[in-house]
Amino acid sequence: MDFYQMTGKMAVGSRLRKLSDTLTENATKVYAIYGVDLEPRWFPVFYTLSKTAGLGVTEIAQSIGQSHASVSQIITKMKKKGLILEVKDDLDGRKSVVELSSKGKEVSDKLEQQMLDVKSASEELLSEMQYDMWKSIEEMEFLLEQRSLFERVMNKRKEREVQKVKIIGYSDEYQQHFKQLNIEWIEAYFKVEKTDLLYLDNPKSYIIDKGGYIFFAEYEGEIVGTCALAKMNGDAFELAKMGVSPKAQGKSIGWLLGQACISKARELGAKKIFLESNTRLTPAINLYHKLGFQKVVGPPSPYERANIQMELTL
Amino acid sequence: MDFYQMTGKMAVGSRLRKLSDTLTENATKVYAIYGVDLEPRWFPVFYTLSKTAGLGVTEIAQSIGQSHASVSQIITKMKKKGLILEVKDDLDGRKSVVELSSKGKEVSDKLEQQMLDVKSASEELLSEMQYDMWKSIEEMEFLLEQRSLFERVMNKRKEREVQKVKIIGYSDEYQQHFKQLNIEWIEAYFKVEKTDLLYLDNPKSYIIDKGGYIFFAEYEGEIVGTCALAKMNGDAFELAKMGVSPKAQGKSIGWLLGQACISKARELGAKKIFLESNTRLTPAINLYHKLGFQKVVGPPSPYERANIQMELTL
DNA sequence: TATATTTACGTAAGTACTTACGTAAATATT
DNA sequence: AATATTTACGTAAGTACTTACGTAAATATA
Repeated sequence: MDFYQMTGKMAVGSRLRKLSDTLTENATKVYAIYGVDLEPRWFPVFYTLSKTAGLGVTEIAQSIGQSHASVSQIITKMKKKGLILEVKDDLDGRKSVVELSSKGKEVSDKLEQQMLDVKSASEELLSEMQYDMWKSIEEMEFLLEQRSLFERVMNKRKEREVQKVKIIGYSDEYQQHFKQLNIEWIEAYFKVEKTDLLYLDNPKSYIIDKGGYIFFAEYEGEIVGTCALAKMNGDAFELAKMGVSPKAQGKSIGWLLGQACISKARELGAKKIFLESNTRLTPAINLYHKLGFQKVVGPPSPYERANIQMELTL
Repeated sequence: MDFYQMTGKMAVGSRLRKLSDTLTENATKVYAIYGVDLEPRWFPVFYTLSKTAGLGVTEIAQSIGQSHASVSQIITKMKKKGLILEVKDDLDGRKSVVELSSKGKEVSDKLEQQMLDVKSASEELLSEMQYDMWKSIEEMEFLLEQRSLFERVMNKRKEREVQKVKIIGYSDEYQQHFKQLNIEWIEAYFKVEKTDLLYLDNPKSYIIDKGGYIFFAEYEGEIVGTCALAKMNGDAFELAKMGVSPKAQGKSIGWLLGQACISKARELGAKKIFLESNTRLTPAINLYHKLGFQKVVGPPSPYERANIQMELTL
């Protein structure tokens, strides 16, 4: 069984399964000894019925956390053994209400003893433990409810992906990417305006040379995102022309670009950063919000599509 | 799912299973996301092969703790997907050695990333826990190896059964039981001797009236065991005529009767207890040993079957 | 009141294992 | 060298669930 050693803690699931299998196996042996003519897998149904007589198939299924189909099959087999009586519900013609037969009740008494023994053996086992398994289970159930393993794995993936993203500054060779990445999203949602082309075709003269900055995100040797930080009058900057390639979504690239802009502005002693966007671009608005931007009402925009303005005070 | 609440700690097994199911389910979702064309249940085989190429079916099966049949089925399916190459072993015509194909190796690389994420997510989850699940698992595995749940349940059962046994003193109405219980085992192993009948037919005059005692074990309203403590000369007693009904075996009845005799002798200020038996009666000899009796060589016995003598110094 | 939806249940088929069995090759025993 | 046992593997069948589907009754909607 070196597999579990090889995979280490990755295999908590498998290891838990093995443990529970061992316990189940032992429980099966217990049944055999006590001479109770009851298959172990019938136990949940049987036990439920011994506590509450007159339940429907679906009710039992819900109570024990199995499908109604499974319960239906089990009940058929238990009826054959004469452990169970099935009555039609008077009120509801669909329902078949089920209860223990007198033979079933006899078995139930025998089982009571067995359960006491299993219970105290389990409790003893748990009490012998230095590391509290019961609380461990409870805690793990709680933690997984808060954030499932799936979510956790996804987070780890993101963390790893983010590591691979490099934020770099402007150089002329990237000008086409600057244009391309922005045209892509503008055309998808709106139409390209004159002002857009002015900036996209001449980033050097219209942004960089005027004291602004343009950042690019490189992922696996490819430019997959960009964002501009344009100098406004006074000690303010404008964050604009953020574009991330759809195939690179979900890697926090927008956030990384935004952060790059913000820290550059801070470094330059700016007091605030301004931006314009459109409320149709929900993910973008959410991102700006996460970056700390707040909605403001500013001067009229040169862009037709702009219907929201935001600001971040540094 | 009130079932698990109803059964309480008895259901550690089921609860562990549920937890491991949750984790497995999540792992399956992870596979889907990473776009690896590999069914989760193939993973152990796949992983093993990615670490060691050129293994036989049985070797893999042992390594991952499944049956060779299961591995054989999995390998057939993986071959169909082109993930695996099968070569006949030159040295051993029965063996079919298996390794990852080039496509399999590609998948393996993809998988490497996924495994890293799952691994660190699992480790993070475990590290967040106040109650150390990993150590809990290890500890429980260890404890169950020492003494399985089955053994523990059996012990509990015995404890409970012992509670139901009542040791009572002699009265004439029990005389027939005294005889019957002893005749039973004597006839099974040896033959009834004259001396036997002397005592069995007249316990009152030969044992009680001479300052001896006879104890009976009552279980569920029935007399299921007996044992005599006969007065010898001086301050010694003889333990004799111990008989336990076969259907009441395994309830420590012999031990309880022995203890009753010993404490009575002690109460009477006796210095030692003597007994005679036969080495063929292994369980009896073991019991005497457990009660503290040691082998001695005493005076010749009136019984033919006696081939061992034991003594307990009080 | 007619029609659609929901609910309760059973049956069939699928899944992912297992055990059981058969075959062929290798190894041990006589 | 002949025979018996062990080993490696595949296939079949069984198990204990599941999902999918169909039917009938109950309930909601038009």
